[in-house]
Amino acid sequence: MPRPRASAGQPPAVVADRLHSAAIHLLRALRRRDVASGLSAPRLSALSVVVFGGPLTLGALAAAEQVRPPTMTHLVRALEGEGLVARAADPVDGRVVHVRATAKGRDVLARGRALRVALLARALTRLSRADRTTLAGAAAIIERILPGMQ
Amino acid sequence: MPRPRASAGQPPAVVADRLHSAAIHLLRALRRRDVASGLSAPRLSALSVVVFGGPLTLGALAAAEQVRPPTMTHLVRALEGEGLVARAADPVDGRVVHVRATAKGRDVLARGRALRVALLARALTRLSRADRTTLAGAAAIIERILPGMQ
DNA sequence: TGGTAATAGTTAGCTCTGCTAACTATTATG
DNA sequence: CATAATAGTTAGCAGAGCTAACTATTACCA
Repeated sequence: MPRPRASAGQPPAVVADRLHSAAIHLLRALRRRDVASGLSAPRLSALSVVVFGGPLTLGALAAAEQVRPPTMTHLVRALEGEGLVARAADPVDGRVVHVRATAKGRDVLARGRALRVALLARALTRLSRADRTTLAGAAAIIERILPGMQ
Repeated sequence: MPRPRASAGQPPAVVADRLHSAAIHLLRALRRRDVASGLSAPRLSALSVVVFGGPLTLGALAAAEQVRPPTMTHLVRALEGEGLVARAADPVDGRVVHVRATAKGRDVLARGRALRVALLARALTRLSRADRTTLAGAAAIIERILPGMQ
């Protein structure tokens, strides 16, 4: 990728390219900590949604995590197998499955997520407050524009 | 995750957590475009390093991409199979394998990468220049701190 | 009311990515 | 020259994600 002049406005394509690379590399670096927390990135992410998003259907969870239902079935089964979430049948609609977090799930999320981001958090500690603000702002912008990207 | 007051300095753990989520969701959103470009994220990323980082050994490529040698062997084989990179034996050291991009590789990178980030780039187009600057800055910060994170 | 259509999940089967362990081949070293 | 170190590869595994096809349930409507 050609480097634009620092003073120039960043062309969207260049910014997109760099964000993309940064996201790939960031996740690869963090993935190593999965072993420590015992949860992979997708599982941790799904568990997080369940814990903070309250009980929700499998389909809603799949939509929130932007994966297909079969993928979420698989993830939920794994989480259920570890006792981190529980299924519950809908009292009215027999097709629907509700997923809720268990106490253990909330516990593991807190620990695992902390472990997982600890490495990154430690690195961030060494940054200036301005840099941290930039990163936080970027994360917010990304989450804001993602829904409209489909 | 608790939301800190907007005016407060962002605690590293919170920023780390948000960055993590944003990276996961961003990549999931972009992955859909892989089909369009014909290259997956890891292949595109590796090809990018080869194209812009000149010929380099398989080991160096693995290190640059932060994966283990067997993983890179596999990626290179796939890229080689599509005629995007080529292997070359080292004239002096018989153990070493040099990987270089082919003309087709450079071509496909330009097109594929463009396609892949086009969706994101289009979304970025709708942002303010300030937001784009924030994102570009964040990407730079991330790439800067990653090597020290091991 | 009863048959068809739509919806929610699951199962089956595939690809890709990534790992570790174990191996080969080559080079360096004591 | 024998041994150790290095560079890659092979083998075999698990996880994540997909599509297609299936089951079970609910909704609709003629």
